[in-house]
Amino acid sequence: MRREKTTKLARRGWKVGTVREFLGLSADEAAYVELRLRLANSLRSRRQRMKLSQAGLAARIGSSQSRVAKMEADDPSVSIDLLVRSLFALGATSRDLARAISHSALPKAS
Amino acid sequence: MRREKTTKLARRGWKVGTVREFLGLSADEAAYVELRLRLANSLRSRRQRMKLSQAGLAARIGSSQSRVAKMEADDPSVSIDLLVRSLFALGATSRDLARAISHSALPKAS
DNA sequence: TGGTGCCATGTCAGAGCTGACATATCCTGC
DNA sequence: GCAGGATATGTCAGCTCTGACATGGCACCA
Repeated sequence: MRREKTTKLARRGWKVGTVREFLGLSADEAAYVELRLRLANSLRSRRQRMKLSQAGLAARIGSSQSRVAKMEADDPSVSIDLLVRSLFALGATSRDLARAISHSALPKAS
Repeated sequence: MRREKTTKLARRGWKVGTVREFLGLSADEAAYVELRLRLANSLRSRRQRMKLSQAGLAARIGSSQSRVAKMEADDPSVSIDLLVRSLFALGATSRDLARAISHSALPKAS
């Protein structure tokens, strides 16, 4: 489960991980990062549909605006646990999650 | 996101959480625990189908037998992150996860 | 009776995550 | 220009999760 030593400069984060992506990321690693991305995107769109600000959502889930921003930006310091709990807190159902995870296209990068 | 102060005796875990279930667990909390359960069950059945021992799976994902046991037992000390990564490591796809999450019935308790 | 493989449970040091705070960047309306 | 709201990014103390280890239970076979 490689937590990536990320050299001496030790900035914790993907950085290195995503570069890896170009150099070949194992199938399961790729699936994992993609899953995260989908949850993150799902969270943002759900929040926007509900016309909540990040601060609003934060209050709702007992967190802070900055953490919400990080969630939506798929910051490596955010766990799937938090993403999932936030989605549920916004009223998503298991089905919604399943949908987000399996088909929901990634918002066409670039 | 209530991390449950769980009184002074401080044993970390559901214990208190699951009792809560009977006394009313908010919808999102319920969805969360059920999701975990489904992933845990999914992991166990997938491992067994592959005829791997817990130790075998552990080796495969760079963890230990005890942690695998805890994952399958849905021990509160394991994160969804770990469950998901393990499932992917066993070759599950996003679709598989989605299926496990949404319909896959809980193995009929009791 | 002992041996072997498999699983469960407890504990812990160290790694990782979290909320909070500070600060910065963009818009939009004035 | 500039105030105000929303979002982004960095940092950190404290709490959570993790792999590893130890140990106990259970079934099976010799």
